[in-house]
Amino acid sequence: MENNSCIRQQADIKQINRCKDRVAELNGSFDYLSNGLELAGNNVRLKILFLLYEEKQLCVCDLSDVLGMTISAVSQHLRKLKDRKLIETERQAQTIFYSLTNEYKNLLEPFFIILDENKILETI
Amino acid sequence: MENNSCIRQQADIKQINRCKDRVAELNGSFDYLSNGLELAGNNVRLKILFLLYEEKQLCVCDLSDVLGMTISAVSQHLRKLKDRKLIETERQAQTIFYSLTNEYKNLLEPFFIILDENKILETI
DNA sequence: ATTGTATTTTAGCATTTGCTTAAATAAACA
DNA sequence: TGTTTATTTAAGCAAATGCTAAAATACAAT
Repeated sequence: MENNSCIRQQADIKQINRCKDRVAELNGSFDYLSNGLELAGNNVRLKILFLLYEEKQLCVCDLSDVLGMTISAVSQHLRKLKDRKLIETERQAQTIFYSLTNEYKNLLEPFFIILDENKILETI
Repeated sequence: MENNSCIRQQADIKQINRCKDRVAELNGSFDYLSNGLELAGNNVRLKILFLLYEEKQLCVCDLSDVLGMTISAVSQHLRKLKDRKLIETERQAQTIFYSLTNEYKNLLEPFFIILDENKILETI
């Protein structure tokens, strides 16, 4: 981009530089966080993550049944969540059970708690 | 979808029904939450939201400068955030300042705090 | 070995996203 | 009034998303 931004006129240069430093400093955290939020931001996947939080573990077909979606469609969401380390698998005979990884369980817990208490629509 | 899901064999029907009830009960909250997370899940927008959290208010060109992006590109992100009520505007002379709405400031605060403390990469 | 059960993977497709470039508003000021 | 400053909007496009339908694995049980 050309640097003809309007900023040059009467911007708070100190503020701008403070922001730039902050963004540079926290860059890794932004990546990590948006990795998680991008996936949690999908309505279906948010439900999957929440259900795994509440039930500890579920298989594709459980989720397919609960969500009223094709097993294939759910499986593709699970794959995405697994690829990006939000969930992990454990095989029990023919069934593959999915569960939240500890990292993301902790990260998303504030939301799950709000959801659990169904407080969202009142607290705002 | 046809209901030929594998579920019928040895699934925990009680569990499935509990999950179904939960999803139905919390449906509005899921919508509200994924509306916010979908937007916060974009790397650029997460930075915008965080910067607004820290600096209280910023204009497009500030953000354009900080993020090293076109004013137009930033403006389009801001529009999206505003349309979905994550942020609001206040005009001061020629400059339009953006700030977080209270609702979403509260909702996203747990993340901002973690980011602020730059704890993400250690706490997991 | 063969069949059944549980699940993933692939290909295809319509829709959405995020950017660029260029044109259009909106208010301030000379 | 016209010009400058700050910002948005529109058109276009490549890439990503989320689904369906069909084919492919993987393991269990007979």
